[in-house]
Amino acid sequence: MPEYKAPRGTMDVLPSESCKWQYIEGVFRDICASCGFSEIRTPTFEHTELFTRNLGETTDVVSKEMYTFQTAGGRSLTLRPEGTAPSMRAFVEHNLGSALPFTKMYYIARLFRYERPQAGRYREHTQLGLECVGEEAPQTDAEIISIATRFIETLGIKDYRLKINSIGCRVCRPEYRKALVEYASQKADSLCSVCRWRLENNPLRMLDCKEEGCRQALADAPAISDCLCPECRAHFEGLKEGLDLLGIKYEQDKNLVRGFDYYTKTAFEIVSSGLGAQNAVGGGGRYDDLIAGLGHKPEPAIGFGIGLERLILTLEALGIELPVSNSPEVYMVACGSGAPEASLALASELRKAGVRTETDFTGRSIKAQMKTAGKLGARFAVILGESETASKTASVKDMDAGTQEAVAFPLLAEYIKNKSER
RNA sequence: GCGGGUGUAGCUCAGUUGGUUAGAGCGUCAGGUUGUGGCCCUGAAGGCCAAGAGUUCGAAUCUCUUUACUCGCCCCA
Repeated sequence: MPEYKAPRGTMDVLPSESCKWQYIEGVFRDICASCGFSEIRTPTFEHTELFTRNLGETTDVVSKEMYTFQTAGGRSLTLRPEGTAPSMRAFVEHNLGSALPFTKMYYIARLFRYERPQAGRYREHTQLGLECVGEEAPQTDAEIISIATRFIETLGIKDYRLKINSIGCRVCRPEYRKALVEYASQKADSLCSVCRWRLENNPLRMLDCKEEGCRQALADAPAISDCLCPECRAHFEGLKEGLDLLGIKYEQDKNLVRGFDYYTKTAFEIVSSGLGAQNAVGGGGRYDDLIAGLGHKPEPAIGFGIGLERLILTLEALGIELPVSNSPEVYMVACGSGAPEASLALASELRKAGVRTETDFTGRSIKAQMKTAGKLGARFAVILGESETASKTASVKDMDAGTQEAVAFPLLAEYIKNKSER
């Protein structure tokens, strides 16, 4: 047994796996760029108050899942548990809104939450997210959602569901909240203990309680979508119209509420099979009051986050192969005196010419080296034995065809380039 | 924070009602006559059976504790 293990809830991305991560991140970056989003990179930790004041004191994340620590100077810092508040902190701090009427940014960030690890749930995980500040039109919401769905479809996931809801704004939500509390209070006896606490502190969260008793008790509770103010109602209708226009299928889920208090109006989630209990691969929503809460002039904004680890689990569960490979084009087989030196020099030339080349200085037999070349899926094996080294002519074997040709050292790079382009 | 499951070679797992030198497949390494991968064959290396305590003549196997991992509740990505 290894003496040291990665801490609970963390994972190593091994060399054989990292190409998947890079590919997915690349697809995300390309799509973001095509939509006018630029990357923002914020610190791994922030002042604790950024999260406690803006995510909601009663949320699980703030109340019990944050990695908070004291600096030597006595300040309280917290490893970021989500990406939106830090991005908006940066937006406000650098007054990004002054340059253009809207600000579009994306991030690939590792987030930290002290939770019990489980399938698809880690203490450190990666989110691919983006934020759009400055636009309040429902078309923006539809566009943001379409970026998320286009992204996961590009990866090959067709089997997903998009759930949407509107959770109102500061005008209509208090009224809805009152109506919900009134309704639920009559059924308080059949609610679970957590929901009885929520009834007092965060009633909307009762809606997505999984307890059967609570579900039944609240099955006929007033739905927030029926209690929206005219503005929110129009916005929600505009969103659905926009999604229809884009041909994006969605289902309205009146019980969809999100885990942070800053959300307003649009809330959405993308769920997929193959993830067990953690079936949300991504989610997001509008947060029109967050920026004002950070001391800036009010700005409407919307964003989403997608869990990279969950995405990979989903791809695996669905049997989707990504177009990635670690295979070299050329495997240099070096055997005999003078061969390692020749291999070293030739590989350098090949690499400068843009050929992905692997060297083998193990000194094993040609047979053994060929075996490795085959296993790595090399397109060509360049064999440097005694005679090749002496005559300065490599034997180049096409691994698929099984054919072999003699190529003078100075012509090797060009030969490989010509061959591999076809 | 609360439940359930599982820890045997690098990986996936067998190990019969407790019985002597701990097994397979895959992988690794080396061979199957001159210097050539995939298929096949042979051989080798590699395990304090998670850790500790207990029961027993005897424990990988039974009991307890610890620990790690894992799945679910909760929450979220």
